Amino acid sequence: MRNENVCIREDANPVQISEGRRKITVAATALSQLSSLLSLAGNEVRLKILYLLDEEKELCPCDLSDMLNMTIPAVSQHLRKLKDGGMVTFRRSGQTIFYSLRHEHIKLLRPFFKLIDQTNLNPTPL
Amino acid sequence: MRNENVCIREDANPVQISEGRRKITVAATALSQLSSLLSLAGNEVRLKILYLLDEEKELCPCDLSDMLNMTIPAVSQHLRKLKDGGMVTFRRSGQTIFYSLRHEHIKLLRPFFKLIDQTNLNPTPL
DNA sequence: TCATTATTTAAGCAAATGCTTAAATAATAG
DNA sequence: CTATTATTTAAGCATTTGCTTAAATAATGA
Repeated sequence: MRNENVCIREDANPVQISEGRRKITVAATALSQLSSLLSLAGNEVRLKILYLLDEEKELCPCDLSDMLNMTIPAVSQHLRKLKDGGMVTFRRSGQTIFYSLRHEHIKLLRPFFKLIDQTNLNPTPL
Repeated sequence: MRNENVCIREDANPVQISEGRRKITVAATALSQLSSLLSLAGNEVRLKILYLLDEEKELCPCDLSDMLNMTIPAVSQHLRKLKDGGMVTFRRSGQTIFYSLRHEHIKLLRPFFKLIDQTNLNPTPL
């Protein structure tokens, strides 16, 4: 990519550049993990699932599909991603599987849930 | 989709189902806005940009491209998304354009930046 | 054991995403 | 005005995402 598309600004601060590089190098792992978490929660359907699980404590794919008005496989595939990402866990009861939040892995999302509830009382924020 | 792929569980709680439906209906706007925000920040490159802007106060596409080791257009396109999403703003100084965070639109991300900094001191959390 | 119910898995596909390259805009310096 | 520099825009393309449908697993009850 050199030369084309890379500007060497006359007044760029080389110290600032290498500082920036260092910072994201140091934070690389955290940034990668965080972006995974955020992109998981960044899907509207999955955010709804997380919100509903927070509200209802535990739910099965079947009930979620009714609440969200989606097919079961669609819901199931989202639940798998959430499970793989460590955000939810499940227990089996007969043929039904109840999913619930892994609160210790989700504490970062709490402010979001809180905001949603506020917003319900007091529309049009953000 | 009826019948195939939709289960009417014998022991489903109809009240819970309609409660769930109501909750996401009421929270629809907030959920939609939040998921946009999260999916914006859920891209690793954009999260790095946000983090760098938080650390350095303001940066131009050129310097960001050096720090991130990416082409300028790639960076520019991410910046546009962040701008469209209301997360960053900019000022012009000659031919250089400096981007910075719109802190009031980003306060929800502050815990994440904080976590990144903690993590730098104290590896392998989440 | 067999039929039914709940869930997952897998293949197929359309839409969205994010990069690349090349061509426009914009602003400055000579 | 012209050349140069910083940035944006746009087209092309490969990858990812998220749904659908159909087929597999799993557990229960007759």
